[in-house]
Order: sequence, then C-alpha cells, then structure tokens
Amino acid sequence: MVRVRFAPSPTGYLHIGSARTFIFNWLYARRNGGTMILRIDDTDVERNTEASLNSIYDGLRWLEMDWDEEYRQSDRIELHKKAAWAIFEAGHAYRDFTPATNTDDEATSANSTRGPWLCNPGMRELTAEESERRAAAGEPFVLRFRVPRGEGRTIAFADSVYGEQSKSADDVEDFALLRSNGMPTYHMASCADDADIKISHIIRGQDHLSNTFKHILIFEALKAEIPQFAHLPLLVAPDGAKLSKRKHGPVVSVTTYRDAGFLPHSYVNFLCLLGWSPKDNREQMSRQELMESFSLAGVNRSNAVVNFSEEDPIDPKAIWLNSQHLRVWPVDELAPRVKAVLAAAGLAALEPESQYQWVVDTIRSRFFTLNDFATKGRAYFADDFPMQPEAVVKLDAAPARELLRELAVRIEALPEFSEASVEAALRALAEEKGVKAGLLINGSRAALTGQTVGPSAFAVFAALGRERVVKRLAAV
RNA sequence: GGCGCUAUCGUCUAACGGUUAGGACGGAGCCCUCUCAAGGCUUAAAUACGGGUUCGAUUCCCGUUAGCGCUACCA
Repeated sequence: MVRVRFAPSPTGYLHIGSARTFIFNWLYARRNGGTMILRIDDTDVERNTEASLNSIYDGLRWLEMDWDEEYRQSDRIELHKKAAWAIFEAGHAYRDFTPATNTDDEATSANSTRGPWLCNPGMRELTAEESERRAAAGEPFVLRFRVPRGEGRTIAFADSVYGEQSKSADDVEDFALLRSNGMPTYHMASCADDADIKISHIIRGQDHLSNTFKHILIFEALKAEIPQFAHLPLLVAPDGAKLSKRKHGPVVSVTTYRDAGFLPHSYVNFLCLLGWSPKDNREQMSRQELMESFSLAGVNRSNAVVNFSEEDPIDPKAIWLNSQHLRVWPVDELAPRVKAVLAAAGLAALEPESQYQWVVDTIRSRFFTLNDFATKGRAYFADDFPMQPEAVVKLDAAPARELLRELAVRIEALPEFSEASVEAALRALAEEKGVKAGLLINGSRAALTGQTVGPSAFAVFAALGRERVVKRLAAV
C-alpha cells in the first residue's frame, strides 16, 4: 500500500522545486495505485502566512494536481509532543538545560575549528532525579535525542535514488526533539506524523538526505516502521546556488509560469525533465505518458540547473516545450484557456465558436505561450492592433497600397468569400498589374495583421472574414 | 572544520565494462516557401584531473579538485 506525502511549510509562495517534489510524489502515487497526501507543515508560527498557504493551493490547483488526504501539523501538536515524551520515557532522550546559544555567532558553531558539535557537556549524564528536580523547579530545557555513542553503531538505509547510505552514529549530534517552549521541532513533528499517517515512501529534496539518519533514529525509538526513502536532486540556479526568491526573483515561483501563459501540463512536463528521464529520448510527454513512465529508478543524482538569465528570464527549453504542447493540444480544450487570456486582455473570442476554434488552430503553430494569442494574435480578435515597422515597410513598397485598396474593392464584389476565391482574385489582380503575387500576399498580411510574420495570407483572409478584410485593406 | 552527496556538450539528459559517446533546447548554416521565432536537413559542442582493476573504462575502486547539502531550541 503506497502512501506518499508532500509537506510544504507555508513560509513563501509555491517554489518550483517544491512543485516538482509534489509532482514526483503524485506521479509515484498514481503510478502505483497509492494515496497522495498533502500535509501542511505550519508549526513555525513566526514565519507562516495565510498568503503563502493560499499560494501553495493556487499553485497546485493551477498545475491541476490533486490529493486524497490532507493534514495540518498545527492540529496535531499534541500528538508530536506525546511522541517526544514517549521517546524520553523509553530512555532515548534527555533534558538539556544548557541556555540557548547565540546562533549569529558563527565562531561558536559551524565553523569552529574545535571539531563537530555533538552534545552539550554534562547534560547526557544527568541523573533522572536531578533532571526531574531541575524541570520541576521550572528551569527551561530542550529535549534531545540520546544518539547511541561509542557503540560502533552504523545507521544505514537504501535510498531509492542515491542507493546504499550509511553513517556512523558517532557523527550524528544529539538533535532537539522539543524546544524550551515545549514545541516540537521539525524532525520530531515530521517523523511523528509520517509514522502516524503511515507514510510508506518519503520522496523529498536531497537537502534532507543527511537528516534521514536522524529520522531513522526517531522512527526506531517510536517503534514505527521505517518508510522507504527517495531523495530528489535539487533545482539550482545557473551559478549552482540553491534557488531563492531574494537572489533569483520570480523564476522560482510557479505563478510566474502561469502568468507567462504556460499550459499546466506542459510546465509539469518541463519540471519532470529536470532530474528525471524516461531514458528513451522522449521529451514531450502528456500527463498520461508521464504517469505510465515514471519511476524512481529514472531519477538521477546530480542537481539540475534551471537555465535562466537576464536576457532569458525563463528557461528556453520550458518555452520550447510549451510551444510543442500548444501545437498538439486538442483545440476544444485549448480554446477555453485562450478565451480566458483574451478576456484578461480585454478581448472577446470570435463568433461562432467553430470559427473561433478554427482561428485558434490556425494561428497557434507560431505561438509559444497562451499570452501570445492576446499579443501577437491581437489582430485576429480586435480592430486596434499595432503596426510593426517591418509591416509598414512592406506597405510602402510601391505600388502596394494602391493595389491593396483595389483588392479590397474586388473582394467586396466577390460573389462568394473563401480562401480559394480570394486567392484567385488576388492572383488575377497581380497578373493584370504586372506585379509579383508576393507583393500583394505579403502586403495583405501586413495590412491585415500589422505583422510580416504569421500564417498563410489566405488563411488570414479566412480567419478575419470579408468585412474586416475589406475594411483593413481599404484603409491602407 | 566534521559528516554526507554529486561530477557526460553552454543547459536538460542517454549509453548490461566493448557505441564514430546518442537525443533535446539554445547557437551556426542550408532547403522549402507568400512571410515566419513554423517545418525539413546539416553542423560545431562533453565523459573535471590523477592513479589503479581489466584484453578493454563515461561506466568499477582510490585519491585530488570543484560544487551542493547537513552540522540551530528553521523547516
């Protein structure tokens, strides 16, 4: 019975690395008929905000992800405390009355040349009586795990991604379970919950790989079954540093990609390719294909760089992949999404629906994001659209303007308006005037769309309809 | 500093110890064409370094270097 969880702490918007972790968990659950659990790790009251909680929901909803069970750690603090004291009762934890040290003072902690910190002097050896007495006297303490020491104990586990892992218990410090205010630490709360809700596979970022040794100790002390672990390589910036909002800005937030006009399943596809491969050269994959192909064995071990820069704030491969999905996505599913983007830009879809969908289908092959429909595609949905300088150049190529106005007259007089009839009329006019058809074809595109690039000019005629075509050509 | 992890084109990645080290994005070039950041084709571009093991290492082992993570009463 596969039970996996994604456990974000709501201290910021949904990060793309977190989103990928969710996706891998979700894929694993769906692939194996398991249960996907969302657990909000909101025990850090100082940093939690309602806004970031909403951003997590928004992000997951946008990615079209779902889950089967949901928990909130703040509802379960009593359970965590109980678990901590059970560990204490079993003799695997002790009270440490050492006052909190100033963590800003780096010389006293991590960079000390005196060697690794393992525990505070004297506290492990306190007698039960003295420990009780000082606690009863109201002296503050943290509850620390009593890590087996000097017994030659090796903690080992087989990570589904990183393989056999082991570490001497002598290298693991006596980490805290309960703070001096009685509140559980992350390690305590997380493991107590994982044990309680019977998580079978913990799939999470590689930044927890070293923490896993502590977690195994906790699971053992709780007499809980130890889950299978799978750590995921991290997503990093081009300089190799961990992605952070302060340093790297909006690239790290999934809302950036939503707002940039990405298709959710395309962005999911992109995220999956960062650190995972189906190993058969496929890249563009539907959600169904991802579900069928995903396996932890396909996850690799080195960090993946999200390739962005000043000039290209979004990874070019993400954009390319989106364009590929944009081209093949069923039009009837794409059309409503385009409609939403148009509406946001104050534009209305065309009537009837069949014509609208035909236009969407016609113009999408040159677009990269949904937003392109409202920008590059504006001329198809509105009469006010910008004229590119290159388009003006095309029109200024004499005798383009004069002939386009003549073309307007002829199109208006056409007994029947269609791609074929317009083409015939245009070619006849060109021949008559002794100019190349290209002059009128390219001139038409420029006059009708304000652009020199786009679909076949005859498709443009059909997309706009006779009325707009005549109006725009006559007005050149 | 201690401990853990990682190392293939610029980027994402593929390669039961035996391949001309493959694919994709991006770059360059060509073709097609009524235009195009569309499509088709071509091309440049990588096994971090040094030692082993082996008939043969991208692949296994050791070391070096570099990067990342943990080393908090953060998560």
